[in-house]
Amino acid sequence: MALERATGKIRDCGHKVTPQRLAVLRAIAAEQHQSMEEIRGRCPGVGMVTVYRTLDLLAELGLVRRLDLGDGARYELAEDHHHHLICEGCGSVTEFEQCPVDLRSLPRVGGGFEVRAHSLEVYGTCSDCR
Amino acid sequence: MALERATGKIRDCGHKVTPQRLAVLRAIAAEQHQSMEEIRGRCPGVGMVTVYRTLDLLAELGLVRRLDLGDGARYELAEDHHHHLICEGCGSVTEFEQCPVDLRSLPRVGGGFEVRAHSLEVYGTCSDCR
DNA sequence: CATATAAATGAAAAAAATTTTCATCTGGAA
DNA sequence: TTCCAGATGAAAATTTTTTTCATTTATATG
Repeated sequence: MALERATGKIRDCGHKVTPQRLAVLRAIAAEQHQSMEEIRGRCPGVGMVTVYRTLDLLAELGLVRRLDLGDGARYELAEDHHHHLICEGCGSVTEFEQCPVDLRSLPRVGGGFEVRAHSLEVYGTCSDCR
Repeated sequence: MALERATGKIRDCGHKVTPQRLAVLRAIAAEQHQSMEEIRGRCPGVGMVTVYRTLDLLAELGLVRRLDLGDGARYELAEDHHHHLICEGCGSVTEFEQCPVDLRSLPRVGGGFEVRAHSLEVYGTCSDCR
């Protein structure tokens, strides 16, 4: 389970595993690219400041990634790869699984850059908006 | 030139081409993924509110894209494709040209989604941070 | 070329988002 | 258990973004 990996990482890096941090982790794991508001809604008992701080910590540990695709800040589990479909008409963001990225074809991209993950955003118009 | 295409689009959509908008467009064109602060620095004569409104307009017209890769909101020309290398150590963002994405391999991604552009973020560790 | 007018601008104020401060509390090592 | 560095929460401060409204201006039209 991803939760155990996360709590292990937190402890390994000298931080405490608190109920608040667990609550935020569970909230994040519940759904990808949630807004601050959605995450907060999933941990009613946790103060706003703590949510901010926890997300900062998780991002620093490489467990969570913060990104804004035009509709405000959103957070997602920092999985190896991640693919979004973004409609420029209605702003909806959906995910897809099949990976159309082949980084092997990049000969020494960036001169010694060590790749760990990637995120692809495909922009266009969804079927509803056409 | 991209400026002419942009001003044409602005006029075509019933908006006015003002000196302020031209200044913001030139600022944006000067460099990719700039922060609000940097853009404002490049158009000293333009009020902050106008910069915000202009960026909103340009985003709405599909000329500019707003995105946040973890270090605050940034803006970039909405080119067809765009590839970033993001170091999780120091947060540096650099660009690369060669496109490792092949969307043809996605059979009808998202059921009728019409693709217009894409943006790829590759996360990892830069040579300096290793 | 003049002018009418809808749209655009800027300054100030308001609202929203995020961070800091500081007193209190607690996970987990010893 | 006890201890204490690290974590939390409430309030305040700061930063970022949006709204309001009086004034100005690009541009379509006569």
